[in-house]
Amino acid sequence: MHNDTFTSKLPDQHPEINRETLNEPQYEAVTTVNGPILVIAGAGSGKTRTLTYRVAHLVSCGIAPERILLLTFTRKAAQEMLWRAGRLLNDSCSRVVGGTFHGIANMLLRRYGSSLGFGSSFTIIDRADAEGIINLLKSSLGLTGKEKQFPSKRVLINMISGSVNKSIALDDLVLEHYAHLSDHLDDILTLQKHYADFKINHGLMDYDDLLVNWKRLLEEDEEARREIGNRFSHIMVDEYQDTNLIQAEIVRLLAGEQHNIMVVGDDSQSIYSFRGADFYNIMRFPKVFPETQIIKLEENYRSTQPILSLTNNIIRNSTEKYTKTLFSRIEGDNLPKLYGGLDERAEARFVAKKIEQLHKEGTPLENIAVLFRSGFHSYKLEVELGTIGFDFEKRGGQKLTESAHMKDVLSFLRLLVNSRDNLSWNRILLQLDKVGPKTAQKITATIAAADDPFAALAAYPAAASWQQGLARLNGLFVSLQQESDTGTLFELTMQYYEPLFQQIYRDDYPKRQKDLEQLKGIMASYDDLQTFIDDTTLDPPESESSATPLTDRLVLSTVHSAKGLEWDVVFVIGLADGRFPHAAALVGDQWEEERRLFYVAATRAKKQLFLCYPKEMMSTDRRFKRVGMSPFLNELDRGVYQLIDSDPPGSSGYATSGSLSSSSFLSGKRRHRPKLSMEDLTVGSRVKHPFFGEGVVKKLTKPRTLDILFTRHGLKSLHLDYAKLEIIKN
DNA sequence: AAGTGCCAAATTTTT
DNA sequence: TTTGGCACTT
Repeated sequence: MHNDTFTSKLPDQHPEINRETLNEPQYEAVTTVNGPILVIAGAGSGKTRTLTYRVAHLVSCGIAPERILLLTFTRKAAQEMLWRAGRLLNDSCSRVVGGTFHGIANMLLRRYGSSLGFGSSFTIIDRADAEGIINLLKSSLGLTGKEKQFPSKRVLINMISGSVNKSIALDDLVLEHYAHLSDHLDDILTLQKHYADFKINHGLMDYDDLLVNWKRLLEEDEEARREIGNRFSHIMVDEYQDTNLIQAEIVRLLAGEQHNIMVVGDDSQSIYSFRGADFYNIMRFPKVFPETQIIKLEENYRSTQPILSLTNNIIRNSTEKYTKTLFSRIEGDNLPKLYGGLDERAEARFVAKKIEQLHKEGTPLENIAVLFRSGFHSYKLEVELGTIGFDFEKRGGQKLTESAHMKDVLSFLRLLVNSRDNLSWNRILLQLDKVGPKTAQKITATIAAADDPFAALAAYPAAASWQQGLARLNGLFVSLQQESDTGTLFELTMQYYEPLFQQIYRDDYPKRQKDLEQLKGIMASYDDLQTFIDDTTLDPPESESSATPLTDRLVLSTVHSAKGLEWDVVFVIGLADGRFPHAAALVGDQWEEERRLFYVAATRAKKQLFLCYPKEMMSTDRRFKRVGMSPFLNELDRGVYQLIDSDPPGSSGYATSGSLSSSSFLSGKRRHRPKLSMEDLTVGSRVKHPFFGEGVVKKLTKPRTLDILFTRHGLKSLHLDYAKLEIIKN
């Protein structure tokens, strides 16, 4: 290749970037400047660091930093990477362009988008907005009703965005993946059509539109493509396994003819297929760019060998064949621990106590994380932590800007940058007393047809009962339109909104008020309203608790939100059947994705890993239900983890060894298992153990202790008080 | 047409 | 625990 111009050695003065700290393949990646590079690497192998090195190297070779485009999964990841690269090269990397696909799409569309027929005044809507529109359309099209089990708005928006991301027609998608809804196919298609029209008519763009239009821009606008191509000569993509088909196309188009492109990813960490991510993008990459150099990294720099043995064990059972066996040179004799609590509360208490203990022994709280499948799985733990008095930061779940009061305030501001945004109009009008859905819709329709929506609102013939409210609203807009300072805009809005706010949320407005205070702070740091609005949608600020300084705080997070991060000690909770894997995940692709999700969770741990599950859970109707442990735990080899029995012996009902298999307690009949005595058993009795399976009693050793030979697990010495034995035959 | 109160049902993950 | 639908009242 044309390497000659760029053979300069890496700068010696930078401690992080000499040959010793890089392993061989990474170094190769850094010094190969031309042509496509694909890095396939396992968890903890330093993929992201490799990208950083290359950025630093390119800059040191004289590539203008602003011509490097870095596409990462979260905006934070981009910031961090640029910061590190900048440190390597005395800050000359700060001009590198980095961000999420959606963020970059937004930037480019605002710059070049007019050629596609939409002006720069579009508003980005999030998932909740999309669901709101769907709901609105559902009722206006008369698609509700009991006799028709029409899919929920959440399922609908999943289907619509799924078909976009996978680039297949909606009817094919429904027939393939939502066959049980095929009766509603016509209605669903109608809805999709109306949804698309609604967005166009009201100047709204959802996450999918950003990508679709970016792709269109590159394909259809010759001039824009040339300009963008000139602007970015070197493209890099992190977490490539999480890209969808559209994103892969965008990457291909961006790479232009130079093919100066580098992507890194790990197929066993692909956990976003519900969003259209397709890890075959990685497999296809060498076909799209035939001169690709492939680099595989199998050494893990994060976790100890015992943790790696367990995580290797998890993906061993994966049906995909591209998985790797990672090895680590980091020593450690701490086996991952497995704990089964009686119920969720016991599980939460165990975790809280353990964290307290670790903290006393000197582990800072910020080096500990608790991970779970779904946002609400941590409720019980949050309560327990509260009683101990530990501060924590929760990630995942509902975002700050998704709460109703935040949307209310943002609606006013969104209208200032896009007065056609009828979703916001509707929201604001509904706040007025004596104005309900019907009236709001009428007003919105009138406004939408007018050239100047604000004037139309002022001229609208109001009924006497809400005339005053409307007048007040008009007054607000008159004063808002004369302002441009973001701080003042916020103040004015709050003056109007405050009384309504206290009325609408009279039960809990003090709590919500804190959020608004925080929004005020965030907003004041922006000069430009449009940027502020875009940012709050694309990268919502985290909720109130994370505003406090980041001192010694425990992290509670969904597994998805924990991606790419690491902690010394990691707890994975809620590893119960029906909870993790998620109950709706059927066998097949979805099942495999859940497994990879478990893999991602476990690989976050550097030194110590705890896997926990409740044996009993409350179901929706406040009844307790026995559950088994997650099938993914059942598959693990016995030797890769250690069972913990921290429950005091004698507290009946607490299993202290082994765990329940799903089948043995489903009947519920054995809830009050009579205690076995030695008289019940003799040498030769056949017994069944919930974990070890079937076995034969070989020897009665001490009082209440016996040796049993299990068919699958060999000879075990068990105590009658602890082991949950069932006599099959005496 | 708006507001209120009650009952039933649902409940993933995210840029 | 929260949300949505429905019937009933204002």
